[in-house]
Amino acid sequence: MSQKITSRSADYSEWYNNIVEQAGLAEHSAVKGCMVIKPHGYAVWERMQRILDDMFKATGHVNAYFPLFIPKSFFSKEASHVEGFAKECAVVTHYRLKTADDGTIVVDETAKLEEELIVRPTSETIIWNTYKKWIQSYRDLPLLINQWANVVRWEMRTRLFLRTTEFLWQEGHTAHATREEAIEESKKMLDVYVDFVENWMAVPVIKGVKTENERFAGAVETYTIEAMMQDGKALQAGTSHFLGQNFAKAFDVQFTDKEGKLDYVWATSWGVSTRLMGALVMAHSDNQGLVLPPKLAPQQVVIVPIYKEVEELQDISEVARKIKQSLEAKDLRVLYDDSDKQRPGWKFAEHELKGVPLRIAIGARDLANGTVEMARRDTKTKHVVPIAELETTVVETLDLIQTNLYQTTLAFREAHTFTVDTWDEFKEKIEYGFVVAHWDGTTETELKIKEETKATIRCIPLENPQEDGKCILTGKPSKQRVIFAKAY
RNA sequence: CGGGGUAUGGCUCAAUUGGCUAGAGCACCUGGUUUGGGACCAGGGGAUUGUGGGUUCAAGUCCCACUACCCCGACCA
Repeated sequence: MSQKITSRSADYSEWYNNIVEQAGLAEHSAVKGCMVIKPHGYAVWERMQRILDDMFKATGHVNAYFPLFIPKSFFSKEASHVEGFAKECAVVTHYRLKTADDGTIVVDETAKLEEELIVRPTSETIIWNTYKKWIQSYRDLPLLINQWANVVRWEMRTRLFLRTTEFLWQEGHTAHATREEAIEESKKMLDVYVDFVENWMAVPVIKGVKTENERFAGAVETYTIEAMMQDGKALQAGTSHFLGQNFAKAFDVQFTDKEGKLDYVWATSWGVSTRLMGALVMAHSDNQGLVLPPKLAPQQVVIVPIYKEVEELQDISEVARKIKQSLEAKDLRVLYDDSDKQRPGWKFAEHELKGVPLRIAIGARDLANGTVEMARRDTKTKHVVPIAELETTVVETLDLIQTNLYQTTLAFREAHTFTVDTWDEFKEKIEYGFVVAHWDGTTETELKIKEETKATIRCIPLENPQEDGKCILTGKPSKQRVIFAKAY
């Protein structure tokens, strides 16, 4: 992994695509830029959804659903918002087809919409248009709502999970009586994302704020979590925005406070998407395929019987089913793969490709000894384990795998993060990972660095140590270091 | 929208200077032997070589146009 990002990026893409495809996560669809999420991929996404949803509920949020279509006039009410998204919007202009004289199906030009509908690239506008009706008084606040939805962004170039024309996500949209409370909310939800990505996905992230240039269109402040992929590139894993009163003003959402004074409400929005699936693949996979963290794996343990004759399978199955039961009693997700359509070696390889954290093989040899063979996906080590100790061993090993994945990913990031003080060193190290350097705080410098190196400021870390220094490019005074990287 | 590449059974690829009936592996079906790392043997089915045109006695192969996909850029909370 010491090769430069630039030289290995094509290979890395190929490697990534292979894993996504061979693990049965997703594939390109007939619709350009869109993907089909296959059953195994969707099973992982469903688990992510469930866990995140529980976290949102635990922090006081409720789910709701808003329309897929947004009238163009709503969309254009917030100036910087429309500017940020205008270039990537799918637009519905007609509502009917007809059969032409030559038998082909064509758009019925007489069925033109009076006002075009935008397929949502994000839902701030339609939601704030609705919130206007819901909020009158401080008693209606805070309003803490999340929606699970699909959105469409017509990007020029797409990659499975990381950037597709249509993608699945959740978007939280909250309204608050005070600025402080809204800022607190956006930081709180960022911490929820940190918790999820680090403790469930086993991917370490850096918390920070975006520079003005990288900020969400319409936000006052964008908080982000940034993760490092195995090619040294950064991936924005989640964002949480403090929207100030921008949308409240654009949609005229005012409330009466305790003193009877009228004021605009304060807003946040936050989201994570199926892009997290891409992060998961790129953070942990190896040349044998996907590696899933035990806490997210739809199947944490797979049991494979090894047998010659049917009678032998019956004996093995009896033991295997008992093991499955006892593990399931510990709330583990276990698959007993007793299909007779494939041989054991084939099953081993298949479950490895799919990322199942633990494999248990049981054959005649084990029946005689009262043991099983347990194989770890992350380290690819095998151990013979007495059945009597299996339950505890499995629980402990799954924990170990979860921790090991996080530690390995963290160690990789640390080994590919460089603190630099000269421009020459910057240009050299940026090809290998994250660079921590001083910056003069101007968008101009940021853009110049991007132009010369393709690297952007991923974030200004929260609780960043303050120190005097000189901007890596201009030499102007700087008070803190920021994180630069090439990004997905 | 630029630069590069690819297009041949379901998948991955082969086919000599243009030459005979377009081959192989994987997958699929049948039978048998197997089963502790993607089994083996025998047999079988499956292709208007991306589309359209041209050159030629003869085109998967050469020429032109078009289309689709992949990679690299441009673009991208």
